[in-house]
Amino acid sequence: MSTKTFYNLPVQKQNRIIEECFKEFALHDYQQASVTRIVKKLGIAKGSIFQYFGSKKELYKFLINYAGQKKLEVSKKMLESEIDDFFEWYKKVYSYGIKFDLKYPLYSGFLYNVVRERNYEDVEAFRIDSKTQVFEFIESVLKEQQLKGKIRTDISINALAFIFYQAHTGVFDYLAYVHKVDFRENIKQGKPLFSVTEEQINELLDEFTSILKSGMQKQQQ
Amino acid sequence: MSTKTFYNLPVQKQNRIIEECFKEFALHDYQQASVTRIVKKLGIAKGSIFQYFGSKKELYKFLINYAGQKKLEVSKKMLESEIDDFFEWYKKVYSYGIKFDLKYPLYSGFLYNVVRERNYEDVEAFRIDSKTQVFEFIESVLKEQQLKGKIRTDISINALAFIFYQAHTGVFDYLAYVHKVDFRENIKQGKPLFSVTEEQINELLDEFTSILKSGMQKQQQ
DNA sequence: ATTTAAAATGACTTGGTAGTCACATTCGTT
DNA sequence: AACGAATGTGACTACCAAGTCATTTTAAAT
Repeated sequence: MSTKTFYNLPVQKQNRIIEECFKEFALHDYQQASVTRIVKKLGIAKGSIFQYFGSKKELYKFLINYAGQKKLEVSKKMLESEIDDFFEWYKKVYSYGIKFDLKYPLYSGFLYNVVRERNYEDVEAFRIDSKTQVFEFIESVLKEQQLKGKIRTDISINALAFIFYQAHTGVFDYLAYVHKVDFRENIKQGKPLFSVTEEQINELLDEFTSILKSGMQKQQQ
Repeated sequence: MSTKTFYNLPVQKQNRIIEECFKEFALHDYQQASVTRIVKKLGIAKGSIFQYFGSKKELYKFLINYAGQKKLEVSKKMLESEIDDFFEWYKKVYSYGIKFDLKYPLYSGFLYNVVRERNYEDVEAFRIDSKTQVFEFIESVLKEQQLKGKIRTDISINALAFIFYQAHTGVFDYLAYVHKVDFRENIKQGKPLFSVTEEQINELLDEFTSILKSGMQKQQQ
C-alpha cells in the first residue's frame, strides 16, 4: 500500500489526520484503538483513511516510523557524540528522552504504548524489532565501556543491558508514580505528558545513576 | 454476584473451568480474552459461566484473587521471616517467585499479564491496587534496612523501590530474552513458562544482586 | 464547456464480542 | 412417583469493529 494519495493532501490536513491518529493510538492499545472513532472525530469518510494507509496495521506501522523519525531527529547528535564519561553520557540520554517528551508529548505517549504493546498476532513483531535494536545499542555501548575498563568485568553485559533497558522504559512510569501524573488525561487535553522542572529531572537522574554506578549498599568507613 | 453456584459444582469441574479461564487470560489481555472462546473449549453453555461469575470483569477479579492466593501460599513463610542479610533475602524473594512459576505456570503467566494490563476503562484499577501494595511493601523493607544502616542514606527510597519493582516484574522478560523462551507457546502446550536450571537462576540472581549492591563501576585498585 | 482522472463518501458486509432469558434438564426431598 | 428448586442451555439481542466498493464529488486538463 502506498501513501501517495495521503501525501497529495494539503499539509495541514495531513497533520490534522496524523495528530488524531496519534491521539487515538496514544490513548488506546492497538486492538482498542478504533479507526471508526478516528474518522468520526476528523469528520472524514471511513474509506478515506483506508485509501491513505491501506489498513489499520499499516497505519500503525506508519505512525511508528513517523514518531521514530522524530525521536531520531531529536537524539541524533547526542547518539553520535563520543562517550567521555559514561555516566554523564547516560544522564544525557535520559534527559534527551525527556526533552523529546516535552517537545512531542503525543508521539512520546504513542511510543510509550508501542513499547508496551502485547498484541501478539498483529503487531508484536514490530515491537520486538525495536526492542532488540535499542537493546543491542545499549549492549554495544556497555561492551565498549567495559573494554575501556570503566565497568566491572565480573557481571554479564546482558544483565546490565537489561537493567538499563528496563530503567529506560520505566522512567516514565516512575515519574507518573512519584508525581501522580495521569498520562491519558494529559493526552486527552492535549497537554504535555507531565510537567516536571529541569531540577526535578536532574535530581532523578542523579539518583538513578548513582545507584547503578556505586550500588545501594552503605560503604564501610 | 455470588459464586455460590460455581462452588456447588464438583471440584473437578470447577478446576477444569478455572484452568481454561486462566489459559485464556494468560494467552490474551483482558479485552482480547473471550468468554465465548472459553465456553466453546469447555463445551459448556455460555449462560453457565455468567451464572457462575456474573460478568467477564468479575471473572477476571476472581482469577486475580485466586492466583494471588496461591502466590501468597507459596511465599508466605518467606515474607514473614526475619531479614538477616538483605541481599540474601532479596535473592530468596526472587527464587520464590521463580518457584511459584515452576509450580503454577498458568497462574504465573496469568499474573504476568495482569501486571502489564493497561485496559484503563475496565480493569486498570485492580492492577494499580496490586502494584501499590507490592511497591509499598518493598518501600517498607528498604526503609527498615536503611534505618539499620545497610543502605545508603543519600538516595531516595522511592527511586530504589522503583528499581526493585521494575527488576521484580522484569525478571521474566529477562529470562525470556536470554533463553529465547516463548511464554505463550508454553502456555498453549501446558508446559512450564520456562525451563531453567537452579544454577542458571542462581547465576542470574547473583548478577542482579551484585549490580544493585555494589554498582556496575569498576573499583579503583 | 467537456472530458477524464483522482479523491471522497458512507451504506453495507462480515465477523467478532458480552450478556440475556425463556425453556429444558437434572437433582434432592417429600 | 411427583413436586419444586437449582442448574444447564444456546439462540438471541445489541453493539462495535475493520474493511469494501459503487457511486458521487472535486479538480485538472483539454
